[in-house]
Amino acid sequence: MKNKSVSELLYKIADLMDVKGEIFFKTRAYRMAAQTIETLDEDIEVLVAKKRLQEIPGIGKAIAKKITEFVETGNLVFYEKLKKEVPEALLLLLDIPGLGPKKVAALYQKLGISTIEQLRVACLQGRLRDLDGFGEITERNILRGISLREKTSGRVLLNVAYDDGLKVVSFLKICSDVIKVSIAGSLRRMKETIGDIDVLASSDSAETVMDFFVGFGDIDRVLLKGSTKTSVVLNDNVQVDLRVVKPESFGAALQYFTGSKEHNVHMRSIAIKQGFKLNEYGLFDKDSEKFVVGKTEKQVYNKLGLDFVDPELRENTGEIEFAKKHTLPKLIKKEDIRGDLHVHSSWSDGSDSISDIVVAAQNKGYSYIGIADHSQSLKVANGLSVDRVKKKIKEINRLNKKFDDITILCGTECDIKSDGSLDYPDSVLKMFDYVYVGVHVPYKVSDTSMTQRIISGMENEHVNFLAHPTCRLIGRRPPFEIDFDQVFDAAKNTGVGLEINSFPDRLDLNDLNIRRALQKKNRFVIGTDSHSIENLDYMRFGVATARRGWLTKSNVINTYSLKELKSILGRG
DNA sequence: GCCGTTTTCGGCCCGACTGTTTTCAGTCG
Repeated sequence: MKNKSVSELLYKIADLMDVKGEIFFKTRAYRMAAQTIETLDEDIEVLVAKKRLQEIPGIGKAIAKKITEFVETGNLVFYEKLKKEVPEALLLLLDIPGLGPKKVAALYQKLGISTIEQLRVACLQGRLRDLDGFGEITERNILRGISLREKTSGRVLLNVAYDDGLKVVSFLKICSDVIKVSIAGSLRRMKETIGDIDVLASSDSAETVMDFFVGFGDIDRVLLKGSTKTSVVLNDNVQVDLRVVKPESFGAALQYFTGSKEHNVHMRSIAIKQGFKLNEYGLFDKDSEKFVVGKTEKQVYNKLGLDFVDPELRENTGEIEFAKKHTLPKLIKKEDIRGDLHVHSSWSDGSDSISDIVVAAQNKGYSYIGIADHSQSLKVANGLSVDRVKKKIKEINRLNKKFDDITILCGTECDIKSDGSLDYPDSVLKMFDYVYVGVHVPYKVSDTSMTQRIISGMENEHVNFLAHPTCRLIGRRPPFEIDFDQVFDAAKNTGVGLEINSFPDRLDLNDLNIRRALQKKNRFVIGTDSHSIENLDYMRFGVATARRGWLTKSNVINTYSLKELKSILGRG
C-alpha cells in the first residue's frame, strides 16, 4: 500500500503550489485528490496497474498521470521541479498562525526567508514592517505564533481538549443570555488530536455572551474579540474559539462549525444544485434569499434530502452518499458497552486492586469486567508468573462469590515474543477466561517480520483479541508498518477480535484502519487499557473512534451479553 | 485541475476578523 505516501505527496504539491501563487481551484483539486486517496479502501498500486485511477472522483488525467509516474518510478519530475522553485522548508512556515501562502511567498521572495529561525530574527530586527501588507503588529503576532507552536506543536490529545471543552461549556451555561451551547469542530467529531476547540452558543445578545466568555478563569490571553467570534488561549495553551449566533441559526451554525471543511464543501455544493444557499446562518433560497431552515442540524440535512449524519462521520468519505440513500449505519453508543476487558490491576502494573476496579465497573453499569494483566516476561510491568496467575484466578473466583450483579473475568495481555511465540504455554493460556495478545518489546522490527510476528501470535487457538495492533503512541511513536490486509485477514480467519484501544495517546486501531477491517468483516473489542480506575472513563474515546470507523453495536464484542460473550470466547 | 440531465468552457462554498489600508487582501475555519 502506497496510498499514504501518494496522498502526502499530493498534499505537499498543493501547499507548494499555494506558495508559488497558483490559482486556488488548482491547489484545491490536489488536496481533494489527496484526501480521497488517504481514505481509499483500495490499494493505489493496484489501481495504477489496472489503469483505473480516473474512475476515482476528483482524479482526472493530469493527477492520474502524476500518481502513475510516482508509483511506478518512486519519483515525480513535476514535484522535483516544483521544489526547485519553492523550497520545501517553506511549508513549515505555513504552520505559524497568521502566515498563509501569500505572506510566506512574500517573505521568501523579498527577504529570502525560508526557515523559522530566519523569520524570528527578521521579526526581532523589524525587517518585516517595510513589506507591503506587513506591519509592526504582524511582526509581534508572528513571534507569538512561533513560540506558541514550539510549546504545543499545535495539537493536543483528544482527552485534554475534551476536558477543556466541557469546562468552557459548563461555564457558558451559567450566562443567562446563553440559550444553547455546544462543542463543535474537530472535538465534536472526536478526532484523535485537536488543533483548537470550537464552541458554539446561541443568544439574542452576542456582545454580552462575548463579554462573559472572556471572564472565564482559565484564559491566558484573548486573541481576538468580535460580535460573532472570539478567540482565546487557555492557560494550558489550548485555543478556544467561541461563536455566537441567533437561536434560529443554531442548527445551521452547528453544522457549519462542526465541519469537516470537506464535508461542508460537499454539503454546500448539494445545496446549490437544489437551488439553495447554505451558510452558518441557515439554508436560504438562492434567488429570493429567503430563510428556509436553520434551527436544527436535522432540518438542514433533511431539507437537502439527506438523513442526519453523526458528527464522527463528517469527513466527506462517503457519508453524504449514504445519507442520501438512507443507508448510514446506526453507530455504536457508549451505553451499548457491557464491560471492559482490557484492565490492569495491581497484580501487574495497575494501581488499583481488583476489588476496587469491580466496584468502579459496577458504578458504570457494566455486567462484566475483565482483568487482563501483563504476562511473565514483561518484568518492567510486573508481569505475572505462572504461579501468580493461579493465585490471581483463585482471588477472582473468591470475588465472584462476593459480587452478585457483575461477573469478573480473568484475562491476560500476553506478550507476543520476537519469534511469534506466546509468553505462556498452552496449558496456562487455557486457564484464562480470555486471552489478549500484544507486542510490547522489542518493537523496532522491520515491517515484514512484524506482520508475521503478530499473525503467529493470533494463530494460537486460545487467543481471543489482538491488543493495540499498531503500538503507536500519538506524537511519540509511529505505528508499525505492518501489512494490514494480511493482519486483518489472519484475524478474520482465526476469529481474533481487533482491539480499539481507548487510551488517548493510542486510539489504536485508528478510524481509517477500523473502517478497512470492517470491510473485511472483522470483529472488534473496545478496551481502555486502564491502569487506574480513572482510566475506565477513556471508554468514551474508544467508542468515539469506533464511531469514526463506522462501527455498529453488533461489530463490537463487548456490547454482547455475558452469555453471548462466553460463547464467543469459546470457553463455555 | 476537475467536471458536466444547462455546459468540453467556465464555473468551482462562504463569511468574519485583522491589519494594513482608505476600500481591501490575507488568513482562517
